[in-house]
Amino acid sequence: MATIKDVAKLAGVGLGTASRVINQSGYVSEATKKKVEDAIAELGYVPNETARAFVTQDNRIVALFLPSIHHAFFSELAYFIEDELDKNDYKMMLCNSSNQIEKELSYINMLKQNKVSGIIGISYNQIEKEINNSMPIVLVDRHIGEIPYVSSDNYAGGEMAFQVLRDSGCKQVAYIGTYTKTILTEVEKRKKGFENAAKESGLDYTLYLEEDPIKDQTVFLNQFLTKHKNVDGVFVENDLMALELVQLALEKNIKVPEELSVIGYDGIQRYGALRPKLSTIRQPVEVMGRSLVDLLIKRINGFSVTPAIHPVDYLKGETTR
Amino acid sequence: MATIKDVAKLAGVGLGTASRVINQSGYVSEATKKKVEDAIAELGYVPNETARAFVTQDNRIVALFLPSIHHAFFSELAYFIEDELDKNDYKMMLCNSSNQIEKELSYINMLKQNKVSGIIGISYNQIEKEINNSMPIVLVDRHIGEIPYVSSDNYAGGEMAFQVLRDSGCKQVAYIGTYTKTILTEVEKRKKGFENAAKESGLDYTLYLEEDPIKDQTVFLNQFLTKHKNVDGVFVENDLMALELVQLALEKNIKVPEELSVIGYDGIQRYGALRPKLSTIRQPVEVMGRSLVDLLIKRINGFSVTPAIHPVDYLKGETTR
DNA sequence: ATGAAAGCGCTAACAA
DNA sequence: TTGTTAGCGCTTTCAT
Repeated sequence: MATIKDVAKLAGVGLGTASRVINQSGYVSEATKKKVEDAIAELGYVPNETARAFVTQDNRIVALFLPSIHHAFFSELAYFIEDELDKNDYKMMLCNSSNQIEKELSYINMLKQNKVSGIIGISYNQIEKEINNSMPIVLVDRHIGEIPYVSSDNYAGGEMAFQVLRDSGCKQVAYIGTYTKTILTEVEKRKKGFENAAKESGLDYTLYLEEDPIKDQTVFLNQFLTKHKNVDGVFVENDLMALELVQLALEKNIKVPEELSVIGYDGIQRYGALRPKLSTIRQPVEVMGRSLVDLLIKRINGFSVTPAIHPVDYLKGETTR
Repeated sequence: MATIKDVAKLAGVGLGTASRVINQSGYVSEATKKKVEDAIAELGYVPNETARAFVTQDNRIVALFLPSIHHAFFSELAYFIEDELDKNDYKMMLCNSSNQIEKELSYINMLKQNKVSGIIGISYNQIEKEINNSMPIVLVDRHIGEIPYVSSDNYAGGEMAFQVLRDSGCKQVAYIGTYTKTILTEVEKRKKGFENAAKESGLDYTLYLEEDPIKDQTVFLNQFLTKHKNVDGVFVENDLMALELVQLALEKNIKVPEELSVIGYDGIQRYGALRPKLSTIRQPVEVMGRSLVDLLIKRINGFSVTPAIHPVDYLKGETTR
């Protein structure tokens, strides 16, 4: 493997000069530039990125940790994050934390080890003590200290879901979702927005919750259908759960949306081809992904940033009237 | 940030000694070991991984490039690859190539730049000229020169799909899929297996193909349903397409599986909750993911390896009789 | 068993 | 505009 030294020697110039033309920094005359470029071509020289990262203390790698890439919303988000990082000449390292705090911490540790320049994290663990405001970290749906975060407007989404159900004539609505005892995420606001809107309107509502992670989602949802036969409109925490609820309802010969309206949250594109098409509150995944990268890069470069909360919209499918 | 130099100084030992206890290499007396460990604890020393990677010429990062993580089968595969890499103390860099050859080549280039130790690639481009047998690369479903690859037993899968359709009484079967003019992938063997089995049995069969990438899958599938009303059993190249075919058939009031049996390929777990449940030829995704990592690590360490072809099985759902 | 020193390939500060 | 040089933090000989 040819090194920059070989290039300099062959071109008959100094090390620094060779470095300058390679990095297009500083002044170099056209003549010497040509000489160096020829030498590079002749040797097939490729800069050693590891050496470069070592000396500049910046490797242009960003870590993304999330519960599991094996989940439609996350993989969609990861797609856009990678795309935006690539545009900014960063590489993306991916870690399925499986919600294990050790794995998340090991990535946070990589920041100290200089192995990554920054982190985008989706975490439902108590990582408060391990991170601080000076680290280049951006979180999704999670508000910890001054760490910047990105989320969709969960509260407005909850309100919106309620409005849709009420406007379509539902008399008895419910929210189905999860909660955690240990941490507080922005996701809870979906429930709050829904609940407050319901209270305000005076309509009867039910909260059907189970602690995350749910052991058996099918059992959980079937139980809901059995216990709450009077409910005619449901807002479900996420699309995947909503989709299963719809299927289970249909199996029980409950007509959707005639007898039961269902709204999900996320707006996962991939499910668009499925029938019945789910009505949902759509998060602007692409915007969120790019926004995360934007904020993170600013943090890496030492700028301070503020959280970004992105508006959601209602995507009507076939599961609401 | 404390360096190994600080550690050595505080512990009152030489640089090399400090390095030895950190890496648990060479001989160190218990006494000095303790001194160094104390110093590390006191300083909160963390090794700079970039420096380490630089000097050892090995950064323990593996790149995975695939068309898009935003695709169920790939994200499932990526999940297991990451998991297995993590067990072997490697990190995974992820790249959505979007089938752009430039992006794939830029990753291959990272091998030369020392930015990654190896590559796992899913590529449908002509990258033959850019890679060679000495590079630590493993491919999925693609046989190029002596580059090792991993795939499911596509040929057997095709045969299996045919047998299922025939055994359930189908009289007129078809294969629906894509083809490429420029390259040859193992995926084509799904069609070959199916076709040969059909020929052998003497049953009438149709091949319904379009060049990849398909512009509008819905149009493509609807056209099939319109043109081939006599077909009563279909093997579709992948689950996603099969799933859409089922939905489109149902919309046209074609009864599945009574009037039309459908079998997909992949066996994506996440779709298991959807109804009707798709019958499919399942690839052992987890085994394949771990196998990819296993082969790659052997390559990185200079061992030669042979391709791994993994058996598939038939997963009966509700779309076949 | 341990310390000193060389060197990995590169960038950047400095001098010329 | 260019060449020289000093590190970056670490591992690894090589003496001792």
